[in-house]
Amino acid sequence: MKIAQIIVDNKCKETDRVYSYLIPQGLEIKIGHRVIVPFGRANKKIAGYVVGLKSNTELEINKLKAIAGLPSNDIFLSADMLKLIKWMREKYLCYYIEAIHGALPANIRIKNTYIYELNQDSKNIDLLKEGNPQALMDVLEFMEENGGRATKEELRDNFNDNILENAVKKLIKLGVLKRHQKVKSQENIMYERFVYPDAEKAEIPANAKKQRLLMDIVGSKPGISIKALQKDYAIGKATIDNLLSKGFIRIEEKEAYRLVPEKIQAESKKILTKEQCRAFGEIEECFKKGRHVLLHGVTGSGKTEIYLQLIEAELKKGKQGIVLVPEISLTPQMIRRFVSRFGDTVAVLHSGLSNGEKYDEWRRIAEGKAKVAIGARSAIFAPFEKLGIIIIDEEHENTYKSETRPKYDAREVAMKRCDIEGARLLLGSATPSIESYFKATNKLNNMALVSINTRVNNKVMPNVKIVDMREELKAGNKSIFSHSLAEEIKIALGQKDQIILFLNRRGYSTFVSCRSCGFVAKCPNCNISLTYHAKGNYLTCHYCGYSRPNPKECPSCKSSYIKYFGIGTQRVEREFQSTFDDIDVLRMDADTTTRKNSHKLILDKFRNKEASVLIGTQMIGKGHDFSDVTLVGIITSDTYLNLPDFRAGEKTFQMVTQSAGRAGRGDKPGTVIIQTYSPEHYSLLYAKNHDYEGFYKDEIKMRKEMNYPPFSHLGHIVISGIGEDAVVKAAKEAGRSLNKLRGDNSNIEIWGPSPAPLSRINNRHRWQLVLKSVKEEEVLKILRDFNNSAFLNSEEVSVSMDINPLNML
DNA sequence: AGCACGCCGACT
DNA sequence: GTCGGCGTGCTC
Repeated sequence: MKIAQIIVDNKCKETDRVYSYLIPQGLEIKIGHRVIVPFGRANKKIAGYVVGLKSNTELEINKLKAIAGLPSNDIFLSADMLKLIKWMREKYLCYYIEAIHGALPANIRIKNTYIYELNQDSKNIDLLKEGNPQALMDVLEFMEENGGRATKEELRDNFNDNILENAVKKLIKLGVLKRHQKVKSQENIMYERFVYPDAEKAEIPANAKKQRLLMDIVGSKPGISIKALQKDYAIGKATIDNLLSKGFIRIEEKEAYRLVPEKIQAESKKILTKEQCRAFGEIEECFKKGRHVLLHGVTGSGKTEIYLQLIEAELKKGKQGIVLVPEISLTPQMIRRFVSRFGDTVAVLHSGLSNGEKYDEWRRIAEGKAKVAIGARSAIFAPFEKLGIIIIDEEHENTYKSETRPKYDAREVAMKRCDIEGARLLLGSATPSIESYFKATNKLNNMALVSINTRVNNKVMPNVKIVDMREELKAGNKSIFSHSLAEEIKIALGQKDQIILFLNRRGYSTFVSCRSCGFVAKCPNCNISLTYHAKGNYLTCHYCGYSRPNPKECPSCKSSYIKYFGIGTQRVEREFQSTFDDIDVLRMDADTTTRKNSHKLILDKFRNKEASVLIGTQMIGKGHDFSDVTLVGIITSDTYLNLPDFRAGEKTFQMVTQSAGRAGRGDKPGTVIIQTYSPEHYSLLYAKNHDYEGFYKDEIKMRKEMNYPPFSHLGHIVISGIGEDAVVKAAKEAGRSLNKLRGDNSNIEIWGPSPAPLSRINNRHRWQLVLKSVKEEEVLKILRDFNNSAFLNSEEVSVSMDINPLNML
C-alpha cells in the first residue's frame, strides 16, 4: 500500500498542510509529480503536488481517498525545488501552494468548472411548467437558449448566487439538469505540423497546378512545415487536405516552440582586460573555496563579459546557469550578447512573453534543451537539474523583491537554492545594496567581495557637476534647466552628441520643501522626512506616528516659498522644446511604454540617432550602452531623498551613479549635471566622486546608529479596508495583539499603528505596524503567531505581512 | 476558498 | 409541510 503526501491546490490557511492520498494500482506516482485529487465533501477534482511517499499512515486507511489521475501535461518539481518551496513557506510566511505557484510558470493551472446539461427527455420539464417558481423557469429558459448546456460561470453571470444555487439544486433533484465536473489541464504545448511524401508515385490531374507544386516541394524538401508552405508558396489548406485524403502525403506533428529565435551572429569570446582577468581569477578562487561572490564593478567595467565566461566555464563542466537581470525587456542588448554566445541553449524568460511562450521556455529548460536561463525575478526557479551558477546582475534593484505573495527576495532565494544544490552565486552591481556589501565585507553568509575600479580600456569616469537649484532660483532662473545644464545641452547639440535627461517622477508622496533654502521638514525621532497631508494640513512621520502642523513659513529661513514637488516628464519635454527649438526629442515613461515592445522601439530609435535627446524616468538608466551620449542631466535628484524611507540615501546614490554611468561610454568623455536642492547631501557628494566605498562607510554608520537593516530585521503589517473606522479599529487591535505576543522581550520594537504613507489606495484605507528586531527569527515568529491568532481577516479588513520589505509605502 | 449541510423564519 | 436565506464547519 502506497500513500502519497500531497499539497492541494486550494489557497487558504486551513488547507495549507499535507494531505494523504492512496495511490491506485497502475498509477506510477513520484515525488514532485502533479496529480489530480478529489477534495472536500463534493470530491471536487483539484490539482495536488506530491511532496512525499509513505507506506503506512496513522490515519484510517479506508477513509483515505485515492489520487484520481495525472494531468496531461507533466509538471515536475525536483526534490531540491521542494526543499526550496518548504523554506520559502517558512521564510516568507506564505502557503505551500503559493510557493509552488511562484516556482512554476503561470498558466499551468488546472482549469476546473462545472458544466450543466439539460436533460431534454425528462418529463419533469412538463411537471415543472405547471405553476412553478419563477427562478426555476428563468434558469430553464436560460439553459434552453444556451443550447441545453452552460458552464457554472455562464450561469453565474446571469443569475444571483443564492437563487442560482437553490434553483439548480432543485432542478438536479428533479432530474432536469445534470452536472458534470470538467477538469482540464491547460494544454500548453504547441504542435507544429510537417508534411512528408507518402506514396511511390502520385497521380495528379494535369490542371491541378497547386497540387503539383506541393508534391514537387515536398519531394525536394520532405518535412517542410505547413506554416512554411502557406507563407512561402501560398499553398492553402484545401490543397494539403486534398492530397492528404488521396494518401499522397502524410503529416507529422511535432512539439514546437512559439518563439522563433532571432538569428544572431555567433560571437566569440572576448579577451578579458587585465582588470577583468584579475576579477575573474579572484571569483574562481572564491568559488573553489565554496564562497558566493559580490562583484562590485564600476559602470562600464565590463561585468557582462565576466558573467559570460563564468557561465561558459560551468557549461564546460556539464552544468547549467541562471542569469537574473532587472526587467529584461529593457535590456535587449544583454539578451543578444547571451544568445550570440550560447546560441539556442539560452532560454529567455521575460515579462513580454505570453504565458504560452513562458511555458515553452520553461519546458525547454526542464527537458534539458536549454542550459542557460536569462530572465527577470521568477527565472530564479528555472528547473535546471545540474545548476552550477546563479548570476544576479544589478543586484541592488528592488525588482528582485516580489510585492505579491509569495513575497520573496530573489537574492535570498538564489542563495538558498545555491546552498541546496551546491551551486555558486554571483551578485553583480556598480552600486551594491548596502545589505549585500555588508555581507560581503564581513564575510557573512559565506559571501566574498571582488571589486573592479576601472572602466574597460581605462575610459575615464564622467565628470560630474552638482548644481544648486536654490542658487538658480535666487538668480531668477525659474526654468527647470539650470544655466549649467542649458550650456552643456547647447554644447552637446552643437557637437551632434546625444543627451539623456533623467527625471525621477515618483510623485505619489508629496513632501514639503523650502524653495529658497532647501529646508525639508524631518521627524525628530526617525531621521526621515515628514509627509505632507493636505487633508488637515499637517506633517506626519509614517514610521513612528509623530505629527505637527504644516508650517506657514519656512522654520529655517522664514521664507514663504514653501512648496511641494512634482515635475513630470511631459513638462520637461515641453520646456525642452520651447528652450531649444527644432530638436527631436524622445520621451520614455510609463505613458509612452504601455504597448508591448515600445521600450525597444524608443531605445532603438535613440540608438539609431533618430533623436538627439532622450527624456525619461529611471527606466532608461539601466544597463544601456549608448556610445554617443556625452551628456546626462538629472533634472531632480532629490525625489528619493524626501521619501519617508531609511533607504532614501542609498537609492539616491544608486540612481545618480547609474544614470551618470550612461555618459561617456564611447570614445568621447562624458559630462553629468546633477540638479538638486540639497547639494551638500552625502549621497550626491559621493556619487559625484564615484566613491562607493566612501558612501558605504557613511551609510552603514547611519544604519548602525539607527539600528536599521542590515543590523536589524523588519516585519511589516498592513491593514487595509474600505471603511476607515474598521481599519483603524483593527490596526489598534493588531497593535495590542502584537504587544501581547512580544511579552517582555525587549529586543523587539513595535512601531505604530500609524497610517501607511500611501494612506489610501484603490479606495482602501491603509494602516501599518512595523516590527523590528536584531534577530530575523524573532520577527518571523511573532508574525506567524499573529497570523495564527488572526481574528482580523474579515470581510471588512484584510491583513498583509512582509518580512524585510524594500519599501514600506 | 469552496462547498454542502442544516437551522430557522416565512409562506403555501 | 416546503422554500430559500444564511451561518457553520470541514476538506486525506
